[in-house]
Amino acid sequence: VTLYTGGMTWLNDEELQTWQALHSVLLLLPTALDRQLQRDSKISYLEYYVLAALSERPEGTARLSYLAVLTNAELSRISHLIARLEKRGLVQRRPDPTDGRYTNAVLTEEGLALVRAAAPGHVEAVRRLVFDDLDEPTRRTLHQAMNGIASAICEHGDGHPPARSPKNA
Amino acid sequence: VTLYTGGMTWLNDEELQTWQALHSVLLLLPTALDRQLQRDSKISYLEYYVLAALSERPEGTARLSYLAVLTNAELSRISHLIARLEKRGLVQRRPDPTDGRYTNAVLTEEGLALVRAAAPGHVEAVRRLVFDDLDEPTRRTLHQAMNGIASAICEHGDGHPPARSPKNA
DNA sequence: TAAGATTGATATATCAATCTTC
DNA sequence: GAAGATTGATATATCAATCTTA
Repeated sequence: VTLYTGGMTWLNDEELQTWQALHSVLLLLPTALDRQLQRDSKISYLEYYVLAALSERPEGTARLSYLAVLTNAELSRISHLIARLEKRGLVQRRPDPTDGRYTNAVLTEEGLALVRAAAPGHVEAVRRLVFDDLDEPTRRTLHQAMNGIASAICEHGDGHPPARSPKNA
Repeated sequence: VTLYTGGMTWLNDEELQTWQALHSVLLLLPTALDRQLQRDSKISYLEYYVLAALSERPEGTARLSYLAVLTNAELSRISHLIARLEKRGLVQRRPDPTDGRYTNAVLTEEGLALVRAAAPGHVEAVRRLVFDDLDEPTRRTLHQAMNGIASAICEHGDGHPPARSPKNA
């Protein structure tokens, strides 16, 4: 496994190895978490986070746009996702009485029961896959590093655009 | 943003914050890299890695199963992916003359040209998003941490199954 | 039979356009 | 008009079943 730049190397050896390790985790970890949740609770990683986020909100309620920001997902993705969850009876859609432009997702009894049932297994997976083998100082540095990368992406990354309407194209 | 365990907390505060940061990167970084490549070279992150891996092999050739292991993807995913690349003239499929069970993917001239053109932009994105803001010791620790997580997943994670054929279900 | 690969159906994500309410 | 949301078309991923060759 080398750098994949077609021969040219703009990362030095140490950077390259670090990047390969990070790259592996990027591909492996979401898949592993998805599988655990899908197998044990029939929901995806992202669905779990949406349901769990709702479970911690007053009335089990949040706007779709809030959920989109929270999960770093596009609004359209959340809208489709909520539609699926609604079809399964786990959430309800309700226009915000205050301002009709917003749509609230509201957790149902079934939805709450599902998150509660799913949480222990998920947290255990996170602990097992991420934390169990990391010592204190490594964790602290990991935290820093991740924050650094996250903010680099926010600053000059090609994140999804802030939901524009083009109107003329 | 809290732990999303429906009230119960099995991660302490420090772990929780670390997990949130990692979680963000898991969602943001692949998307950012995908976008850069898609915008500048019309290929996905995974497609890039497959083409680039081929570009570094003798004859630009590798077995599909090798590519699957290399990219941590399921074989079926690679097969579909190679089919798409083949349709675009970037690779060719060729049964292994040595052992007909294997299929080789062979990089074409066009494929090689595309990787070469795409590489600088991709490497620059990796540098900008991952490395520019990390100092030496942080990188070293990041490397360790990622290796730890990757091996934890390999050992007791729910990775994709090693390609069984059920035959009776 | 087993390993590698392919295929087709289904699920989910992405993109662009549109719709609604303020 | 602008922000939030929805929709439908397309792209890609996942899953289970099948096919091929050794």
